[in-house]
Amino acid sequence: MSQASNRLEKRDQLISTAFSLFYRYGIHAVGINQVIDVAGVAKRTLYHHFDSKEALIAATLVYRDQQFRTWLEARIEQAPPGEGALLAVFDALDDWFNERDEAIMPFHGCFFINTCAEYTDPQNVHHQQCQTHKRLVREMLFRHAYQVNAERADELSQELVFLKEGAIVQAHVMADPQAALVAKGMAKRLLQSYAT
Amino acid sequence: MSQASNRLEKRDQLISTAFSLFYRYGIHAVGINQVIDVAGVAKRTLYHHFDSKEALIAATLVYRDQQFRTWLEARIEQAPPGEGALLAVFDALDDWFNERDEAIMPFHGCFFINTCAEYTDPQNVHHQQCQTHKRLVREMLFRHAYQVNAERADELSQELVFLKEGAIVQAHVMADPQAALVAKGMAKRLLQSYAT
DNA sequence: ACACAAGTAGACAGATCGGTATACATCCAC
DNA sequence: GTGGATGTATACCGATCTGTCTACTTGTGT
Repeated sequence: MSQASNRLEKRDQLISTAFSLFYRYGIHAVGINQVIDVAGVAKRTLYHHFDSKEALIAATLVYRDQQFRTWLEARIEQAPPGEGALLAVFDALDDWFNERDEAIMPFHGCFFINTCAEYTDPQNVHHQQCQTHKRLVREMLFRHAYQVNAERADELSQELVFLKEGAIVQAHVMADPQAALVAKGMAKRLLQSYAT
Repeated sequence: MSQASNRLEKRDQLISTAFSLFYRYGIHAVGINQVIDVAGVAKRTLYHHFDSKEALIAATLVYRDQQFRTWLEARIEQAPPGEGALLAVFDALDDWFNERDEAIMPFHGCFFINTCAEYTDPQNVHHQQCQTHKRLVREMLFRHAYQVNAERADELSQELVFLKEGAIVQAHVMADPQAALVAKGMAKRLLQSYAT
């Protein structure tokens, strides 16, 4: 094992461990000692890679943003372009909620919604990272909405975002395994009304 | 000041103070000492009324559930029955998000969604209190949806819940003041498709 | 060969956590 | 008028928090 790969490994171990714990138990509920114990890494090593817990939090948000969008993008591109792609979003959500896709397991709600719940002030640096993530996902939907209805792609992607967020909350809070399918039904009718 | 009224006052002061702090900063981020300092009450008094922080959390959830549903019910009943009542929900949300209604100010997202973000396990006792709240709100919508389309009131109220949750998340995470109006537009089209 | 970057274990600091204990004041009901 | 419920203030408990520190090991590049 080379030094360089070890360096990256430890850093990534810390981020992925921190993410898993933060995601499951919430950020404030998880201490630095718990992170290093689970990651199997010395405290000194954590503070070598990150200035503070805040920096580690920021890194987990970047990590999850990348992971989530990569996953969703891949799921969407397996579907036919346009309407098919947009409906594929809800099939992807369905697999996420019901933990049928290893790439995105487990499901404990949206990490970014959850983080905003702990940092409610929109000026907070972590809250703003969450806004950035949501903006990037919206842009992804926009690109596909543009194929369906170029003129009204902004509206359409916005409304699909509402259905997506509603589904995530319903799936998590109510532990409703059907949430994505209900949202998909709504999306189908929405897409009909946008069909050119 | 009588003993009885004092008794209730202190207990209620603690609950309403705890709610405000939990709502703004998150539950895990707020300590018992902060609650008693802001409430202006001795620690002994808190532990006289509540066995533990957990018990105080449970009480704030009951308090907010009551407050929120009373508020929403009142807002809905000012509108004409049926479709008007259901659309009034989104006008109410609009006032909530933009802090135009003193009875429900301030806005930091949905306390119950936020609480589920800190207690992600659906088996957790606080998470289940949140489910109960959401179920009761859904029942409120169901009663009015029943006036619009008795046969499909279940579906309709379910879909309106999705729009409501989507709007709350969008308003909070993205600090989007328009969220309720977007959802209202979607609800209007939804109601058209359910019109008998 | 040696300097340096990255790692280890673990003690420690100072603050804060939830919760308990002590000692005393107030007020109402019986 | 006394007992019990409710309140005050404050000290204290053991645990845990984030973050620092010492002392040592390991592997790489020059």
